[in-house]
Amino acid sequence: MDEREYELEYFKENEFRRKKCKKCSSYFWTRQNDKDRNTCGDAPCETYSFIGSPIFKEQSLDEMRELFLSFFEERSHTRLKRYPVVARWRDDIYLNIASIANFQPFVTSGKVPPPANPLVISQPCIRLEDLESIGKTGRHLTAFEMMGHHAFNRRGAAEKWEKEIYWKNETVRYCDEFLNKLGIEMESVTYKEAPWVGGGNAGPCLEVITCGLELATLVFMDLEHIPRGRGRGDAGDIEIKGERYRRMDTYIVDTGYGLERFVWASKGTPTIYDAIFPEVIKELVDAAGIEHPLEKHPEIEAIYAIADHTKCLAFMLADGIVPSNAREGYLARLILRRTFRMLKSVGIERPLEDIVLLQIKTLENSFPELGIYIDRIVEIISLEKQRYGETLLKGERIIRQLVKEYYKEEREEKKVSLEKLITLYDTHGLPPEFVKEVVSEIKTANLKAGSKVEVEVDVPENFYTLVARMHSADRKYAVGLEQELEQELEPFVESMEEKIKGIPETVKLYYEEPEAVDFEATVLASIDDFIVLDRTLFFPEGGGQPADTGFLTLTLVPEGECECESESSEVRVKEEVKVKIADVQEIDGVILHRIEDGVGNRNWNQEIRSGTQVSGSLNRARRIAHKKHHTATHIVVCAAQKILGDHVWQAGAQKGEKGARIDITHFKRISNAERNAIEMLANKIVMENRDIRTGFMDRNEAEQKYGPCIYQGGVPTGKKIRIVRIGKYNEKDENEDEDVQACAGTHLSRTGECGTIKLLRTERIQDGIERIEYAAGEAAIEAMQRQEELIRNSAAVLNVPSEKLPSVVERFFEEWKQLRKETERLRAEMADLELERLKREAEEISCGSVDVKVKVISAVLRLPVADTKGMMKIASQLSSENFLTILVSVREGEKRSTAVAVASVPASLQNEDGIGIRAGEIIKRVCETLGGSGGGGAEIAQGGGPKIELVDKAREDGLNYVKEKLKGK
RNA sequence: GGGCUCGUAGAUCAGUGGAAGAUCGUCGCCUUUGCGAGGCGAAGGCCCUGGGUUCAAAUCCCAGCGAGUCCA
Repeated sequence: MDEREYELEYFKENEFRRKKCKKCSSYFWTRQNDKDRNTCGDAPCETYSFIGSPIFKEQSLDEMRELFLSFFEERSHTRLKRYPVVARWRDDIYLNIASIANFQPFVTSGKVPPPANPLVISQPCIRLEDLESIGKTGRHLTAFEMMGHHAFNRRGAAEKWEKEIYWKNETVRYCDEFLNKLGIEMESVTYKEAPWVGGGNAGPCLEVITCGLELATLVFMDLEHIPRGRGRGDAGDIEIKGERYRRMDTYIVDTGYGLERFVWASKGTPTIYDAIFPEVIKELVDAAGIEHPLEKHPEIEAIYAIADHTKCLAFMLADGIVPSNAREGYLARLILRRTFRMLKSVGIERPLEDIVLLQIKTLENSFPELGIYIDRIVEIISLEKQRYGETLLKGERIIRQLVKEYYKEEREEKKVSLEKLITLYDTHGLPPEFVKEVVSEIKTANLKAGSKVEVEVDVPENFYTLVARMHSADRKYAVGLEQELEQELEPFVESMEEKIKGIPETVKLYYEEPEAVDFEATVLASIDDFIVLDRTLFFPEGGGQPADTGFLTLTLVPEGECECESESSEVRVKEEVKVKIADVQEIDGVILHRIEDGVGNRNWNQEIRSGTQVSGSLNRARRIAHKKHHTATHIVVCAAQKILGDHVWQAGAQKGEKGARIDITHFKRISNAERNAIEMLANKIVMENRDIRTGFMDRNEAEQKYGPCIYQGGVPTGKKIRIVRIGKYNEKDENEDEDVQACAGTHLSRTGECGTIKLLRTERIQDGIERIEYAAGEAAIEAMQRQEELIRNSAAVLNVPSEKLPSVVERFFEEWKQLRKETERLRAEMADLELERLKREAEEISCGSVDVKVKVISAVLRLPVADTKGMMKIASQLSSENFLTILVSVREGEKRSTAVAVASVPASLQNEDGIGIRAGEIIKRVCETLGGSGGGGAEIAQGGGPKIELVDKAREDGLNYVKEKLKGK
């Protein structure tokens, strides 16, 4: 990055010098002259010198935060409330990792104006990258607050908010002033140059350092990432860390002041943990029964980590993350399980819930919202504890099973292979430490019992890195697929974006006239098989609502013909052409109507010129069904939130004509009772026939008024957003609404128009996410009729009234089981009878040289004895009575019948030294004739084939084989 | 979003294409004054569902349903 980026007026005015660090070679700015300073001041180039000697007046978290926020408030910044720690508005990250993350990508790119400008916020963030270091290094945290003041500037200012707020000089001045106000020795402060990259943006950056501690980062974000393979290599492109960036139209001050670091510096405690949650640590230390900090216990590292993790969990769970095996839920579970393990390792009996609640108590002053969800947090944690217990119990059994095999082999020394350890962790969630523990338990038990076998578990230091490496192979594959998809989809959008440039945004008649189905419009453009109109009723696909379909009737005027009457001999008259619209898409506000393929033989779009008059009509039934299902979606989500809790968040939705579905976050399966309650409440909302009001609203105003929960279905772009409100019953205050959503879809005007809402089924699509399928209006009635018919048809089969179905079906099933057993018993009896008959038919065959006579039975059996199982039984019985047996029969199947054969040889004849006849060999010969094959052991074998007409020959062939074999002996 | 496991008796699980098993629990009988323990015996299975391959499928393949787990 260009070094001129850092040559600030402010540095010059205040006689800063730019120097190169002797140790890390980075450039930095300092007030001191060459003699006094030659390192950048950051760790590890310099050690922490504030520990034991605080660098300014002691501050608590709450005090420090207030100092910062009010400092900037006094300097005309607007103070903002915190955003959630789960970044639901982002598709590239799960957790909120920085205050600027709140404004990426739409505010930073300029598509959405900032909520205030300039602004100041203290944003709780969660970063799990250095999970292993938590508690050990004394400075790493998973949950921290990033205090930041932000200014959003725009080149070529057009609107009021777009004039330059301030840029680098002011930012550094504010920082200097603030540090000075705190009473920090300004000579000790250095500003280190460090290019910054994150969240698709980049820019020059100054790290603010004192006494070895980086207190803040001042980022001047003015670059955006150019995705690979996109864009043309402009000369202005800048390369950072192998990725290409270009200048944005906006340039943004993004600062991050580490709240906890300031507090730490003000206290000078040995670790950051001692500075920020001393109360929690004291409780934990007491609970573990160790002394702190007088005695250096290794357990203290775990205690620090527990203190950190419980704060992290308090925010995660209060903000509605549901522990799960996927996405952000997995991260919550990861932290939960780590914490459970650490509690156990330091011998703290106190339940985790208690400690999280303790954290909430100390946080509640500044974050009162955490207190609201205590009940849910306790329930989730205890559920998770139970689930983890089950996983470990199951894991213990798996390990025992594994170890047993090691003992079976009875070697003296054994090691559980690394491969095995990875499998245990990857597939069953068993950490190698746990495996080691269980194995050593078994070992001591066995040693006591006198075993000499040693099973060892060696856990490599880099175990988790190895697991990550193993997965990175999959990731490459996944990334490859993603790129492939992008390559498939993006060119369409991109090329369209190019082609529609200059076309004005389409007027959305479907908002202005929600009931209308017919309209008149003028063609603005025809691109490939798409038509663009000046205005339209056709709703484009979006927000889970499919596009409208219908017809456009175009009045085509032949080329060359002018308004006046032509006198040309080849007068062509105006022609009306009706085309079917199969799909509707919106790109940058322009609505594209796709004409269905194969309408006639003509290439319509070439004849459709701009200015062509059009009348359009929608498929009305489809539109109405979509409206019903879309409104029903809002109602069902609202009902689910009321019944299940505020943590319920929409994780996806799809509407159709015949039904719709939503995916919602919830920490356990939806019970039948809950499902019924949701259904009942949804229908109550319908029956109360409430008002539904839709309209555009300033986005910041809407956010302030209704909060982030309006973004259940995703975050739209634009300064104005469309808000859909479902009113309260018995509404006194006009402003109070039951449910408010940012939503671009088409809606009913009253809930009553929905008709019935019928929940059809719930499905767990992944841990922590439940899918609810339902139908509204006519579709609901149809669904119920289908279900009724199912029952009616089933009842008709049994010839009973439908209310008797459960008991009758149960009885039939019981009877069927009894009959099955009875049949088996009878077959066994018949086999016994058949046995006696067969014995009488035995023939004796003499061997060639050996003086032995062999009793041989060969027979073709008839049903019902002739199933494989029965024949096996007979054959095995005969063989134990020293008969060599060959049995053949026909098994009749539904589609086709096959011949089956069984052979058995008494043990005395199998001996290789003696006669040496194997049942498997006999059966192969028999089944060859039957056109199939077979197999089995020396004593007994079975097989078969399709040639049922040859059963007698097959028996003879088998018998002849035996005769020959015996003759040879 | 992707990967890897698993689904068999009431419970925990064996069973790698040729006759559905073990252990615990349940029930009955014997032993005991009774309990415990022991001995003998019995009951208990749509091998998750539906397709396919095969002479033959709990077993192999595909799809679905249900569960567990790791990673982004």
